Order: sequence, then structure tokens, then C-alpha cells
Amino acid sequence: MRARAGRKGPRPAHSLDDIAREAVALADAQGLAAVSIRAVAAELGAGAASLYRYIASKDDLYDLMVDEVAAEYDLPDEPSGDWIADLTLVAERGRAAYRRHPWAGQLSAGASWGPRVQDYMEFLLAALEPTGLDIPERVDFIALLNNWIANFAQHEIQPVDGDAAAAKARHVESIAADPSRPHLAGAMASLLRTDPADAHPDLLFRRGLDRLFHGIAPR
Amino acid sequence: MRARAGRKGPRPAHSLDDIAREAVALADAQGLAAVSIRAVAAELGAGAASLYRYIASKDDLYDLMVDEVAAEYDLPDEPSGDWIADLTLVAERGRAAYRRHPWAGQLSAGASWGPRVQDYMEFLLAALEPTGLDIPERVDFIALLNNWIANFAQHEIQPVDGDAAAAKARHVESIAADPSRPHLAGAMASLLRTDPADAHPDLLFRRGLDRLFHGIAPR
DNA sequence: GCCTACTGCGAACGCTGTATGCAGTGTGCG
DNA sequence: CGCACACTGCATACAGCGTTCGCAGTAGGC
Repeated sequence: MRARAGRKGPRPAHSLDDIAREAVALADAQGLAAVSIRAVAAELGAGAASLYRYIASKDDLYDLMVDEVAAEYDLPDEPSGDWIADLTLVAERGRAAYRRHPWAGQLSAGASWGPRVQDYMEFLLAALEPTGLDIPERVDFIALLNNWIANFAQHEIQPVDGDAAAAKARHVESIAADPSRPHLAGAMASLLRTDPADAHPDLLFRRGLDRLFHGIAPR
Repeated sequence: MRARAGRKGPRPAHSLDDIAREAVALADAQGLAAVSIRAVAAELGAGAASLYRYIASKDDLYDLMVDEVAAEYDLPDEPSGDWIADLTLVAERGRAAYRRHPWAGQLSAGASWGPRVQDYMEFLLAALEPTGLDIPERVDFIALLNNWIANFAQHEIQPVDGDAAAAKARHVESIAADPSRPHLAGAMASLLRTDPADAHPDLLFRRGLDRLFHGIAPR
């Protein structure tokens, strides 16, 4: 969406896509905190200040990263008309994308929409037409779905070992051992027990999606 | 949860609650970005490094802030048994809290649970018992509900005027004027049209909650 | 062939979170 | 009673951050 400037002077040495790709690669490899202007510039073989010829701010860079990830959805031009199938497709693509880019959940909330995110929104708004939801409800539900998927993928992987993870584990164990909040203690204990990722995440994912579509009320 | 140290030496000049309160006030008044160690310390009339006698890191401070906000829920000791009523109560308290503290949504995702957050979890886990959901589903749904409420409250207030807001508005208008994505253009146009906050947010809130409980499938 | 819009970027500014070391304090113990 | 020492507050420093400024160099349009 940038205004292509007049075409005098030297050709830009990089492109927005280059920058976005490099930033995404950096975040994938070393976490979102490793994405600094200087680091991205260095990865491109450029000086730090040079990046500001392409982006206006760091938030701008974040927007580019989100749009880059949105490209991975690669959705069909038109929804099929079966809204459950359409949303399931989006959800599966999203789950895969968030597994590849766990940091994306933090950015997608506040980002302004690039062209690929707009394609994503367009598809989902159209896919939700058969539900009869009005526009604000659809927008609301899309955000809800997106958050749920990001959250699911986040907990699905949770690789980051180290001292912070150990502290977290000790914290969970202390909660599980605290009898003053029995429901919470039971929940933490059961989460600790079934940790080894055997819980068939595919099944959990489908079940969660079904709850989103049909609600949590007992049927 | 801090180990109360041996009681030699001078009394600490501040308390964790003081610190949390000051940090929350700062975030409320000037946004989350204004919460820096130095700023909080200055507000307390202390030196910057002094805060590290109370907290271990900035994330630790964030945890305190989240727990401080969680205290505002002030939930009953036991859920009533009517899970819809219980969840509605939590949702309304949450909505009020997130309206007072719009920044809390960004922190609540990654924070580790202090005692007040644990009380909140305990209540909700118990409240969800009548639904028959298993433990992981309940935890999942609680996160979903929390995200939805934070998101709702965020869009409900959106006060922050200035140049960033103006740029965002221009962006939305350009999307509304782009015919290549008709559903999205229609959605943005309709959002622009009904902007003046007349849309009875209470009604929207209740309707959204109902969708969470009963799903979005046409009935 | 020059004017000029453009690019890349070294250097600097003000800010951040955090580590270190030291002076001062007051309680518990000998 | 007095001293040892665990404890507090904090000045200072460090590395890194996002961002700005100004300048050198490049190349298309007239």
C-alpha cells in the first residue's frame, strides 16, 4: 500500500517482502524479542537506519510480518457455501501457521491489515454469510476464532525449555498441591498428569472448533 | 507468594500492592508503554534500582498488575450452580475491569497466576462443572471467554485520538472504497456508518455471550 | 550534462531493563 | 548492652533499543 515514489535515484536494494521474510525468519528462530531493527537490517546486510527507507516504524514492521504470515493461508477465491467446512479449512491453515510462527498471535491483535490479511478477512466474511450473523458479529467471531487458534497452537507446542519453563512448572506444581482451591488444584494436577502430548491434539482441535460452532451448552 | 525474608534490617518502604497499584494507575493514565521501571519507581518516590528489591523482572511487575486487576472481579466464594448466570457475572465484571484497564488484555495472556487470578480460575472451573466439559476444555474456554471480553471492551471504548487514530480511520475508509474485496468493503462501510456508539453495546455484549454459550450455528 | 529526487547509512539522542557495589539501618543474639 | 550481619535504598553503569539527522553517493529526466 506504499505510494511508489518517483523513480529517480538508485534502485532500492531491498523490497518489503525481503524485509518481512527476514523478520519472520528471525522471529521463528530466536523469538519475537530478537526482532530488532538492527538485527533485521544486519540480516539483510544493511545498516540499521536504512530500514527506515522502507518502513515507518517498528509497528509497521510488525504489520508486514503479520501480512507475511497471512499469505500462508492461501485460501480459495470463494468460500464453498458450507460454512462449517470453510471455517474448518481456515482453522486448519491457521493452526499450521501459528505452529510455524508462535509469536504471530501477539502481533495479530493490534496489527493493521495488509493485503493478505484483507484477503483472509474477505474469505471469512463471505464464508460466514450462511450463518445469518450480522456484520459486527462476524467481525467479532473472526477475532474470536483467530485468538482461539493462536492460543491452541501456542499450548500445543510449548517447547521453550530453560529456567523460565522450570519456574513455571514449579509454579503449576505448587498450585496443584494447594488444597485451598480444590478445582484449580485438580485441574493443574490433571494437566500435569496428561502432559506427554499423547492427548491427540487433532481430536482436541476438532472438538474445540465444534464448541465454537455449536456452543458449550450440554446437548 | 514471595518468601517473607528474615526480619532484620530496616522495614521495606513499600509493598507489592503499592507497586502494583502505582503501575496500574500509570498504565491507566498514560498507556502500558508508560509503565517503565523508572517511572513506577519515581511515582513511588523511590530510585529505579530500588524496585528490584521487590520484583525480579519487568514481567514480574506485569504479573502483579494482572493480579491487581483480577482483584476487581470480587467473585463470590462459590458459584451458584447456574452456569450461565455464573459466567454472565464473570463476564460483566470482566467487561468493567477491561474498560477501566484496556491494557490488561495484552498482559493477561502470558502472565503467571497470582493469588487473585487463581481465585478467578477456581470460581470459573467450578462454575463450568455443570456443563460437563472436561478439564482441558474448561481451561480452554476460560481463556477464550477472557480474550473475547478483553477484545469487546477494547473496541467498546477506543478513545485514543491523535494521528495514529486518524491514519487508522483513513485506512479503514480506503478498504471500504476498494471494490476488489466486496464483503470486506461492505463490512468496513457498515462499521463506519454505525460508528457513533449508539449500537447499544449492552445488547451486543449479551448477544455475543449467548453466541459463546450456544454457538453461532443458525437455530 | 547537470539538476535533483532518491538511496544507504554512520553517528548520535534519549530511553529502556537490569547488574553491581556500597552506604546506611535496625533486629536478634551473644 | 553492643555488635554482627541480614537487610534496605539507590547511584552508577552497561548494553541494547527505536528513531532522527545530515551527508555522501547514485542515476533518471529535462
